[in-house]
Amino acid sequence: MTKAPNYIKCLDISYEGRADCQHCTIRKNDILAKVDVIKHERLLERIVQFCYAKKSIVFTENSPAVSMFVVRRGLIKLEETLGDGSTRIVRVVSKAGIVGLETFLDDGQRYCQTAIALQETELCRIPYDVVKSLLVSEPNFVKSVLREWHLQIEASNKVIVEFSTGTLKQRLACVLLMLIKGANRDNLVEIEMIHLDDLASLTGVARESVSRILSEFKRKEFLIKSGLGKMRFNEAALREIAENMLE
Amino acid sequence: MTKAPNYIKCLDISYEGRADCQHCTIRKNDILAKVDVIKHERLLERIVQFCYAKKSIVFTENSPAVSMFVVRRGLIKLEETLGDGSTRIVRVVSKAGIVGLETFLDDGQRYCQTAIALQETELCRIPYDVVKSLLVSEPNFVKSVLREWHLQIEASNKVIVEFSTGTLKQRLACVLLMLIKGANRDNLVEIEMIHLDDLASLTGVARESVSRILSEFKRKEFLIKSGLGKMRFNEAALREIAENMLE
DNA sequence: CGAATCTTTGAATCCTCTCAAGTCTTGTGG
DNA sequence: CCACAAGACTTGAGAGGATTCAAAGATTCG
Repeated sequence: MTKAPNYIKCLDISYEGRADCQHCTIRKNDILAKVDVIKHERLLERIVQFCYAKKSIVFTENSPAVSMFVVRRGLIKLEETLGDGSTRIVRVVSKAGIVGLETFLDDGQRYCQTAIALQETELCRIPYDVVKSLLVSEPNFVKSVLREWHLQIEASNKVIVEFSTGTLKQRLACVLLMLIKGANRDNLVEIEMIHLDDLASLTGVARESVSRILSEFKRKEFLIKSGLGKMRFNEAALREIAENMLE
Repeated sequence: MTKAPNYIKCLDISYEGRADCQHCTIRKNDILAKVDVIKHERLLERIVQFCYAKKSIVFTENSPAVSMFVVRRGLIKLEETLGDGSTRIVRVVSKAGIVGLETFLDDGQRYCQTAIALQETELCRIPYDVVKSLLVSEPNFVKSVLREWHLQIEASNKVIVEFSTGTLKQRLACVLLMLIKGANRDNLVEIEMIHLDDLASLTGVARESVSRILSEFKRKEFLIKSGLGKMRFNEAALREIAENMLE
């Protein structure tokens, strides 16, 4: 397998202050959608917003699950460490999704994966006891929570069905399409690219193999570099590769 | 990909009568563990037990999620249909686990995968409205439900990390070890083997490739046939292959 | 027993891996 | 602002693994 990455200096997180749930633009789609934010204002004051630089660690496998995080912007990978020290991404969480759902389980629960930002990512941190309070006081919250668990399973299934099945070319096309979906629709074409090693860990192959396919995509102008780690995508072409296995 | 299987004549299910939750041997480990079965006797009367023959369909992708099922014995695969008509197993549920968790979501929810018995399997069917009643009347039940969702995610992660990463030899060793864990401990050595195509769909490779590796395992006596679709396993040898990648 | 299904095996091909070297980028300190 | 170092990406060549197609052997079930 590939060499294990070092988790040392990537803690470049900027504090962005208290979350403003009342005016939150994504709240209608997230786990707090059915919570009356005015009624619980005091409780929700404890939710804090952060901006994580690409590659920052949100939490580490086996550390105590003290908070869950709502993704406001960007992309978080959840990865597990394998016996040989390499890692495998088990799912990716995008806008309005949650990382750290283990927080809902018993006291003393630990995170089962390491969560790391794939792109620059904004998160709202919700502490354990806020989650617990809402769970007992808001019956509708339970429904949202169950739905969120369901979405997480779907995200894992996506890794199995789309990113781990078929030829590498197809799988990479699927991953790139996911990046498009996760991006802001207003500048659809320009997408913040993720690292080669992440593409490799997501599809379960060697980084060199990813590089080769990506080079081919660039040569065919399915991907066009547009400066500073960003790229323009030919969505139609990628979709064709993903689905048909043509070419 | 491989040819799509036909789902036609495999509905060999035998009715086994009302479930006896009060004397259930696995209940302490399942989702009903914290439910007072005497208090809810009338409600639980509606739980019925079935025995599904190998390859029987429990439910089909996209059909309405009207019941969930507790696995009492055996193994159930949950698979999704791909664009080309082939299927990919996204997780396997064993004793005390649940299939059909979608039943906990909104009314009108549909199953997201097709559930099929990998071995002869005993299930208890719990109808939608029993689940709903328990969810509101038993606060502890919510905890069990959340824990069950978590177990399902872990099962999906297992497919990614163990069955879709590394060489095929390693991956198959992991699958076989899972079969050992799922079996009754009292006759540890004799295990009901699952179909070649299921091994292929679980590891995401061609059936012929599975056959070749399995032949090698047999030649080396890691697997020894013991009649009627059953086999003896050399657990230590398989564990070594799974972990070290030696040999 | 015979038909259908499931499994095995061979041979050629294609894909992916590994090792290794080289190039390009990025960030840091002088 | 440049130079250098570290990190990230690319590319080649050979080896090894997995796929495909095809045919034959085994099993299972009626």
